[in-house]
Amino acid sequence: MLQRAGHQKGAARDTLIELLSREHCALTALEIEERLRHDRDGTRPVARASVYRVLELLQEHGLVSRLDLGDGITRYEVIDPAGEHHHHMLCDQCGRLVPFHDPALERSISRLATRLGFDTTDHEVTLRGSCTNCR
Amino acid sequence: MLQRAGHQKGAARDTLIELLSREHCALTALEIEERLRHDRDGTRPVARASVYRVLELLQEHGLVSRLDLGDGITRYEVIDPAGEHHHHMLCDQCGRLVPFHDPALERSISRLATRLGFDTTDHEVTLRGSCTNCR
DNA sequence: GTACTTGCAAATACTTTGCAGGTAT
DNA sequence: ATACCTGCAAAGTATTTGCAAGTAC
Repeated sequence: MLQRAGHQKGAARDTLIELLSREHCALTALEIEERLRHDRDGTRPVARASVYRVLELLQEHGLVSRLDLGDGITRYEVIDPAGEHHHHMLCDQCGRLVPFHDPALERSISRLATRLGFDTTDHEVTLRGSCTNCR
Repeated sequence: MLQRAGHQKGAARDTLIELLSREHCALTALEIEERLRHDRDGTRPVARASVYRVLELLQEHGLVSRLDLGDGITRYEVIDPAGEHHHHMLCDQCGRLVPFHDPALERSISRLATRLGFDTTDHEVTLRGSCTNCR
Protein backbone atom coordinates (compact mmCIF):
# COMPACT_ATOMS: atom_id res chain seq x y z
CA MET A 1 0.00 0.00 0.00
CA LEU A 2 2.78 2.41 0.81
CA GLN A 3 4.59 1.40 -2.36
CA ARG A 4 1.55 2.19 -4.41
CA ALA A 5 1.57 5.62 -2.81
CA GLY A 6 5.10 6.20 -4.10
CA HIS A 7 7.16 5.24 -1.09
CA GLN A 8 10.33 3.21 -1.22
CA LYS A 9 11.38 0.54 1.23
CA GLY A 10 13.58 1.17 4.22
CA ALA A 11 14.99 -0.81 7.09
CA ALA A 12 13.57 1.26 9.93
CA ARG A 13 10.09 1.38 8.47
CA ASP A 14 10.06 -2.33 7.74
CA THR A 15 10.96 -3.44 11.24
CA LEU A 16 8.53 -1.00 12.77
CA ILE A 17 5.69 -2.24 10.61
CA GLU A 18 6.59 -5.82 11.43
CA LEU A 19 6.57 -5.06 15.12
CA LEU A 20 3.22 -3.33 15.00
CA SER A 21 1.57 -6.11 13.08
CA ARG A 22 2.77 -8.66 15.62
CA GLU A 23 1.42 -6.51 18.43
CA HIS A 24 -2.31 -6.46 19.11
CA CYS A 25 -2.24 -3.92 21.88
CA ALA A 26 -1.47 -0.22 21.83
CA LEU A 27 2.14 0.88 22.31
CA THR A 28 3.75 4.23 23.05
CA ALA A 29 6.40 5.65 20.73
CA LEU A 30 9.09 5.07 23.32
CA GLU A 31 8.03 1.46 23.90
CA ILE A 32 8.29 0.95 20.18
CA GLU A 33 11.75 2.48 20.09
CA GLU A 34 12.83 0.25 22.97
CA ARG A 35 11.59 -2.94 21.31
CA LEU A 36 13.13 -2.05 17.99
CA ARG A 37 16.47 -1.69 19.71
CA HIS A 38 16.30 -5.33 20.74
CA ASP A 39 14.87 -6.54 17.48
CA ARG A 40 17.90 -5.36 15.61
CA ASP A 41 20.84 -6.05 17.87
CA GLY A 42 24.03 -5.98 15.92
CA THR A 43 22.89 -3.25 13.54
CA ARG A 44 22.37 0.38 14.42
CA PRO A 45 19.28 1.08 16.49
CA VAL A 46 16.21 2.66 14.94
CA ALA A 47 16.28 6.34 15.73
CA ARG A 48 13.52 7.88 17.79
CA ALA A 49 12.87 10.38 15.04
CA SER A 50 12.25 7.54 12.62
CA VAL A 51 9.74 5.97 14.96
CA TYR A 52 7.74 9.17 15.02
CA ARG A 53 8.09 9.71 11.30
CA VAL A 54 6.96 6.23 10.40
CA LEU A 55 4.05 6.41 12.81
CA GLU A 56 2.97 9.70 11.29
CA LEU A 57 3.15 8.25 7.81
CA LEU A 58 1.12 5.23 8.82
CA GLN A 59 -1.49 7.43 10.41
CA GLU A 60 -1.79 9.52 7.26
CA HIS A 61 -2.51 6.38 5.32
CA GLY A 62 -5.07 5.22 7.84
CA LEU A 63 -3.04 2.17 8.83
CA VAL A 64 -2.42 3.12 12.41
CA SER A 65 -4.54 4.96 14.90
CA ARG A 66 -3.48 7.20 17.67
CA LEU A 67 -4.83 6.79 21.17
CA ASP A 68 -4.85 9.20 24.08
CA LEU A 69 -6.10 7.52 27.21
CA GLY A 70 -5.76 10.42 29.59
CA ASP A 71 -2.27 9.95 30.95
CA GLY A 72 -0.74 12.37 28.46
CA ILE A 73 1.16 9.70 26.57
CA THR A 74 0.16 8.88 23.04
CA ARG A 75 -0.24 5.25 22.06
CA TYR A 76 -0.40 3.72 18.61
CA GLU A 77 -2.27 0.71 17.32
CA VAL A 78 -2.70 -0.94 13.92
CA ILE A 79 -6.06 -0.53 12.26
CA ASP A 80 -7.69 -3.74 11.11
CA PRO A 81 -7.84 -3.73 7.28
CA ALA A 82 -11.30 -5.34 7.42
CA GLY A 83 -12.61 -2.11 8.91
CA GLU A 84 -13.37 -3.62 12.26
CA HIS A 85 -12.25 -1.36 15.01
CA HIS A 86 -12.58 -1.36 18.73
CA HIS A 87 -12.52 1.01 21.63
CA HIS A 88 -11.09 0.75 25.11
CA MET A 89 -12.06 0.40 28.68
CA LEU A 90 -9.39 1.40 31.14
CA CYS A 91 -9.62 0.01 34.65
CA ASP A 92 -8.82 2.68 37.23
CA GLN A 93 -7.79 0.08 39.76
CA CYS A 94 -5.57 -2.41 37.99
CA GLY A 95 -4.73 -0.39 34.89
CA ARG A 96 -5.95 -3.15 32.61
CA LEU A 97 -6.82 -2.02 29.11
CA VAL A 98 -9.76 -3.95 27.69
CA PRO A 99 -10.75 -3.63 24.06
CA PHE A 100 -14.38 -3.96 23.01
CA HIS A 101 -16.49 -3.64 19.93
CA ASP A 102 -20.12 -2.54 19.79
CA PRO A 103 -22.11 -2.09 16.58
CA ALA A 104 -24.89 -0.14 18.28
CA LEU A 105 -22.38 2.38 19.55
CA GLU A 106 -20.87 2.72 16.10
CA ARG A 107 -24.30 3.42 14.63
CA SER A 108 -24.99 6.08 17.25
CA ILE A 109 -21.73 7.78 16.45
CA SER A 110 -22.20 7.78 12.72
CA ARG A 111 -25.74 9.15 13.02
CA LEU A 112 -24.43 11.80 15.36
CA ALA A 113 -21.66 12.89 12.99
CA THR A 114 -24.22 13.28 10.23
CA ARG A 115 -26.49 15.32 12.44
CA LEU A 116 -23.62 17.65 13.33
CA GLY A 117 -22.43 18.09 9.76
CA PHE A 118 -18.96 16.92 10.67
CA ASP A 119 -16.89 14.99 8.18
CA THR A 120 -15.50 12.38 10.54
CA THR A 121 -12.31 10.54 9.76
CA ASP A 122 -11.90 8.92 13.12
CA HIS A 123 -13.38 8.62 16.55
CA GLU A 124 -12.41 7.33 19.93
CA VAL A 125 -14.41 6.12 22.91
CA THR A 126 -12.86 5.46 26.29
CA LEU A 127 -14.67 4.09 29.30
CA ARG A 128 -13.16 4.33 32.74
CA GLY A 129 -14.16 2.45 35.84
CA SER A 130 -13.72 -0.98 37.37
CA CYS A 131 -13.25 -4.04 35.24
CA THR A 132 -14.85 -7.40 35.92
CA ASN A 133 -11.89 -8.51 38.04
CA CYS A 134 -11.85 -5.45 40.23
CA ARG A 135 -15.43 -4.55 40.95
CA MET B 1 -15.19 22.27 49.31
CA LEU B 2 -11.46 22.84 49.18
CA GLN B 3 -11.59 24.64 52.50
CA ARG B 4 -13.32 21.69 54.07
CA ALA B 5 -10.47 19.56 52.81
CA GLY B 6 -8.00 21.70 54.72
CA HIS B 7 -6.84 24.07 52.01
CA GLN B 8 -6.28 27.77 52.49
CA LYS B 9 -7.19 30.50 50.07
CA GLY B 10 -4.80 31.97 47.56
CA ALA B 11 -4.88 34.53 44.80
CA ALA B 12 -3.74 32.28 41.95
CA ARG B 13 -6.14 29.52 42.82
CA ASP B 14 -9.07 31.87 43.23
CA THR B 15 -8.72 33.52 39.84
CA LEU B 16 -8.16 30.20 38.14
CA ILE B 17 -11.30 28.73 39.66
CA GLU B 18 -13.25 31.82 38.70
CA LEU B 19 -12.04 31.58 35.13
CA LEU B 20 -12.91 27.90 34.82
CA SER B 21 -16.39 28.38 36.17
CA ARG B 22 -17.07 31.12 33.61
CA GLU B 23 -15.82 28.86 30.82
CA HIS B 24 -18.14 26.18 29.46
CA CYS B 25 -15.69 24.23 27.34
CA ALA B 26 -12.24 22.73 27.68
CA LEU B 27 -9.10 24.85 27.87
CA THR B 28 -5.44 23.92 27.72
CA ALA B 29 -3.09 24.81 30.56
CA LEU B 30 -1.39 27.41 28.40
CA GLU B 31 -4.67 29.00 27.35
CA ILE B 32 -5.55 29.29 31.01
CA GLU B 33 -2.21 30.87 31.80
CA GLU B 34 -2.69 33.35 28.96
CA ARG B 35 -6.15 34.40 30.10
CA LEU B 36 -5.09 34.74 33.69
CA ARG B 37 -2.38 37.11 32.61
CA HIS B 38 -5.05 39.46 31.25
CA ASP B 39 -7.43 38.96 34.12
CA ARG B 40 -4.95 40.29 36.59
CA ASP B 41 -3.20 43.12 34.76
CA GLY B 42 -1.46 45.34 37.23
CA THR B 43 -0.52 42.52 39.59
CA ARG B 44 2.01 39.79 38.91
CA PRO B 45 0.92 37.17 36.43
CA VAL B 46 -0.15 33.73 37.57
CA ALA B 47 2.78 31.39 37.13
CA ARG B 48 2.53 28.47 34.78
CA ALA B 49 3.51 26.14 37.59
CA SER B 50 0.57 27.37 39.65
CA VAL B 51 -1.80 26.68 36.79
CA TYR B 52 -0.69 23.07 36.66
CA ARG B 53 -0.70 22.73 40.42
CA VAL B 54 -4.21 24.10 40.83
CA LEU B 55 -5.51 21.95 38.00
CA GLU B 56 -4.02 18.87 39.59
CA LEU B 57 -5.63 19.73 42.90
CA LEU B 58 -9.01 20.27 41.31
CA GLN B 59 -8.76 16.95 39.51
CA GLU B 60 -7.98 15.12 42.73
CA HIS B 61 -11.16 16.53 44.19
CA GLY B 62 -13.21 15.55 41.17
CA LEU B 63 -14.01 19.14 40.26
CA VAL B 64 -12.22 19.23 36.94
CA SER B 65 -11.76 16.61 34.29
CA ARG B 66 -8.81 16.08 32.10
CA LEU B 67 -9.23 15.59 28.39
CA ASP B 68 -6.84 14.13 25.84
CA LEU B 69 -8.18 14.69 22.39
CA GLY B 70 -5.40 13.18 20.36
CA ASP B 71 -3.37 16.24 19.51
CA GLY B 72 -1.04 15.65 22.41
CA ILE B 73 -2.27 18.61 24.41
CA THR B 74 -4.18 18.08 27.62
CA ARG B 75 -7.30 20.15 28.19
CA TYR B 76 -9.23 20.80 31.36
CA GLU B 77 -12.89 21.36 31.96
CA VAL B 78 -15.10 21.85 35.02
CA ILE B 79 -17.37 18.97 35.90
CA ASP B 80 -20.99 20.05 36.09
CA PRO B 81 -22.29 19.26 39.58
CA ALA B 82 -25.68 18.40 38.04
CA GLY B 83 -24.06 15.57 36.13
CA GLU B 84 -24.67 16.98 32.66
CA HIS B 85 -21.73 16.41 30.41
CA HIS B 86 -20.78 16.71 26.79
CA HIS B 87 -18.22 15.34 24.36
CA HIS B 88 -16.01 16.90 21.70
CA MET B 89 -15.23 17.12 18.03
CA LEU B 90 -11.77 18.28 17.10
CA CYS B 91 -11.16 19.68 13.63
CA ASP B 92 -7.92 18.33 12.19
CA GLN B 93 -7.55 21.31 9.92
CA CYS B 94 -8.24 24.41 12.00
CA GLY B 95 -7.97 22.90 15.46
CA ARG B 96 -11.44 24.12 16.44
CA LEU B 97 -12.97 22.26 19.36
CA VAL B 98 -16.72 21.83 19.22
CA PRO B 99 -18.71 20.48 22.15
CA PHE B 100 -21.86 18.42 21.62
CA HIS B 101 -24.37 16.50 23.64
CA ASP B 102 -26.28 13.50 22.38
CA PRO B 103 -28.75 11.53 24.47
CA ALA B 104 -28.83 8.61 22.02
CA LEU B 105 -25.09 8.23 22.31
CA GLU B 106 -25.28 8.32 26.09
CA ARG B 107 -27.88 5.57 26.02
CA SER B 108 -25.71 3.41 23.77
CA ILE B 109 -22.81 3.81 26.11
CA SER B 110 -24.72 2.96 29.22
CA ARG B 111 -26.27 -0.11 27.61
CA LEU B 112 -22.83 -1.12 26.46
CA ALA B 113 -21.30 -0.78 29.91
CA THR B 114 -24.02 -3.00 31.31
CA ARG B 115 -23.49 -5.59 28.63
CA LEU B 116 -19.75 -5.72 29.35
CA GLY B 117 -20.14 -5.88 33.09
CA PHE B 118 -18.06 -2.73 33.60
CA ASP B 119 -18.71 -0.51 36.52
CA THR B 120 -18.24 2.74 34.63
CA THR B 121 -17.46 5.94 36.46
CA ASP B 122 -16.65 8.05 33.45
CA HIS B 123 -16.41 7.99 29.69
CA GLU B 124 -15.06 10.12 26.90
CA VAL B 125 -15.98 10.34 23.23
CA THR B 126 -13.91 12.23 20.68
CA LEU B 127 -14.67 12.72 17.00
CA ARG B 128 -11.98 13.89 14.63
CA GLY B 129 -12.31 15.18 11.09
CA SER B 130 -13.26 18.37 9.31
CA CYS B 131 -15.63 20.84 10.88
CA THR B 132 -18.36 22.69 9.03
CA ASN B 133 -16.01 25.57 8.18
CA CYS B 134 -13.25 23.41 6.79
CA ARG B 135 -14.91 20.65 4.83
C1' DG C 1 21.46 9.77 -10.77
C1' DT C 2 17.53 11.11 -8.34
C1' DA C 3 14.45 11.01 -4.86
C1' DC C 4 13.20 8.92 -0.72
C1' DT C 5 14.93 7.25 4.11
C1' DT C 6 17.52 7.25 8.03
C1' DG C 7 20.29 8.39 12.30
C1' DC C 8 21.99 11.91 14.89
C1' DA C 9 21.86 16.07 17.35
C1' DA C 10 19.64 20.09 18.34
C1' DA C 11 15.42 22.44 18.88
C1' DT C 12 10.68 22.82 20.49
C1' DA C 13 6.70 22.05 23.38
C1' DC C 14 4.40 20.64 27.36
C1' DT C 15 4.65 19.55 32.19
C1' DT C 16 6.87 18.96 36.78
C1' DT C 17 9.94 20.13 40.60
C1' DG C 18 13.10 22.77 43.96
C1' DC C 19 13.26 26.53 46.40
C1' DA C 20 12.92 31.06 48.63
C1' DG C 21 9.79 34.34 49.83
C1' DG C 22 4.81 35.58 50.60
C1' DT C 23 0.17 34.87 52.62
C1' DA C 24 -3.82 32.83 55.28
C1' DT C 25 -5.29 31.29 59.57
C1' DA D 1 4.01 30.81 64.51
C1' DT D 2 2.88 27.49 61.41
C1' DA D 3 1.54 25.48 57.45
C1' DC D 4 0.08 26.38 53.06
C1' DC D 5 0.62 29.07 48.43
C1' DT D 6 2.96 31.29 44.86
C1' DG D 7 6.30 32.84 41.30
C1' DC D 8 10.47 32.01 39.20
C1' DA D 9 13.91 29.37 37.16
C1' DA D 10 15.59 25.02 36.11
C1' DA D 11 14.90 20.26 35.12
C1' DG D 12 12.37 16.51 32.99
C1' DT D 13 9.92 14.21 29.33
C1' DA D 14 7.63 13.75 24.79
C1' DT D 15 7.83 15.08 20.15
C1' DT D 16 9.60 17.54 15.93
C1' DT D 17 12.99 19.38 12.70
C1' DG D 18 17.49 20.32 10.02
C1' DC D 19 20.79 18.10 7.88
C1' DA D 20 24.26 15.11 5.90
C1' DA D 21 25.00 10.45 4.80
C1' DG D 22 22.89 6.20 3.20
C1' DT D 23 19.80 3.37 0.37
C1' DA D 24 16.10 1.99 -3.09
C1' DC D 25 14.77 2.22 -7.60
